[in-house]
Amino acid sequence: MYVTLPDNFTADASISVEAPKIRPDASLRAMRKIADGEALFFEGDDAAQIYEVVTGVVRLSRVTRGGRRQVIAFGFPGDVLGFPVGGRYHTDCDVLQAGTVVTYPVRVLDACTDAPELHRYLVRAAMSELGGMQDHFMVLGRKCASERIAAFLSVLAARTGTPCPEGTRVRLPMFRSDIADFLGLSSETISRTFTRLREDGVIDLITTKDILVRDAAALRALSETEG
Amino acid sequence: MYVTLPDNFTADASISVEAPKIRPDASLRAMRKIADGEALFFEGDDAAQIYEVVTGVVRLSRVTRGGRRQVIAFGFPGDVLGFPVGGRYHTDCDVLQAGTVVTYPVRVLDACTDAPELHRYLVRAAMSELGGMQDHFMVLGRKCASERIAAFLSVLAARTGTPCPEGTRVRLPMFRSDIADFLGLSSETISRTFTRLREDGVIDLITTKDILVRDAAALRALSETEG
DNA sequence: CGCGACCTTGAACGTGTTCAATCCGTGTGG
DNA sequence: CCACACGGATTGAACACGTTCAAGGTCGCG
Repeated sequence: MYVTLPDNFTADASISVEAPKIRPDASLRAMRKIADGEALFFEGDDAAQIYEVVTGVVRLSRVTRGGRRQVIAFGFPGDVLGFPVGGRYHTDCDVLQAGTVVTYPVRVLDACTDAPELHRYLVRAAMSELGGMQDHFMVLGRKCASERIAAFLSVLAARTGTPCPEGTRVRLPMFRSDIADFLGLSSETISRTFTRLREDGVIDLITTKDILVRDAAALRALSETEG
Repeated sequence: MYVTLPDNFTADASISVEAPKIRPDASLRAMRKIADGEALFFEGDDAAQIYEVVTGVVRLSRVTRGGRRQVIAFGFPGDVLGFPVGGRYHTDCDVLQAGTVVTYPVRVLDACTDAPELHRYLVRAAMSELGGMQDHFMVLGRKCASERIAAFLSVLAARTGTPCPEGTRVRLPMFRSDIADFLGLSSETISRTFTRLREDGVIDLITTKDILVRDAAALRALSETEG
């Protein structure tokens, strides 16, 4: 999942996790637990399986020779990841929050004879991925720091938040540096902007990894300053 | 095509246009001319066709409500684009340089019964697209202006350049502002950096849309300053 | 020849980074 | 149970990179 704010974003409900309910061909699905910190795969590995996150959270990232890191995406429940490029994984994948995944053999994506329904499902998931990545390009290319962070929190709240009387409770299972590397910023800027949002009454920092979104509308407005 | 520099970039040859030769099921392919400036589709349109650029160049872009634009990709010969997200196109697509495209009905991507070979071909193309976009995230998130521009020119030279005695001749069929919106920079920065590269003897500006890469190795080195 | 669109160049400004110090929370050992 | 230590988060101040705004310059086309 590319935690991004679609341009046509108007209400929380519009960020539906459109994960289709159909998960057919049970014989080709294998469920498996994933432990905190575990690496599911590395960039360059032969891609044997495609993963679907059921519970927990994973991180997709790439590191340059120079050591600079880019977090490509966070994988939340419902997200499908590990699509092969030329038969190989194209990113590293680590577990941020323990949970469970379902794995499908890559050949399902290649051949459509074995399990046509599942094949379709994975192709659709790949298309969604493409769309999500295109959204994220807007964030990386054309938004300022506060907009990026507001967009990030806004989507996270809509997708994974739990409503409560004062607003929406959101768990951040990643470090500040992960958010920074996802949004193309420094971790200091993430901290500073969080503080600012707290001072402005938009969010509350309950712990470093648990926030309360008090004013979702304000967050959404901040995610693209009119210009 | 996402004009990006893979991390494992070591030689020009490594940026192969891996466009498979197989373009089967001729009955489902329709060839068509595209004129300069023509819009092939807009964001939100019902996706009827998937396009493969044969000759010419197209531009995929998105515009925010605020008017900020992000060029998602440039489509060069061999690139497949127009993958639907939820049945709709997710970007605008305009022609930068007249040429020809092949179109495939989207249902080929949906159903794999009609034309299994072609279906596979398109799925592969989509996976390549995913990989290319991930590469571009590195550029947008973690490279400085000169690195972005060097990476851009480096890939362009490798993919579309024509060798000549003094180096590699590269045509830039887009405006400075397109390059800027693709790389998340301003057009002034593109200009300034081009000038700098010329002063350093790395490139030559023959016309504004035709450059000569004199020192491809230097360009490649500049695309990721060791750090 | 002249207009308009695009490109280039310059100077001032602003945003986000960098570097460094401090704070906080959690887990560990005394 | 408390002191300490460690990793991560926060805060501050100086700096740098790229943007913005504005003024020419150049190219292509009528």
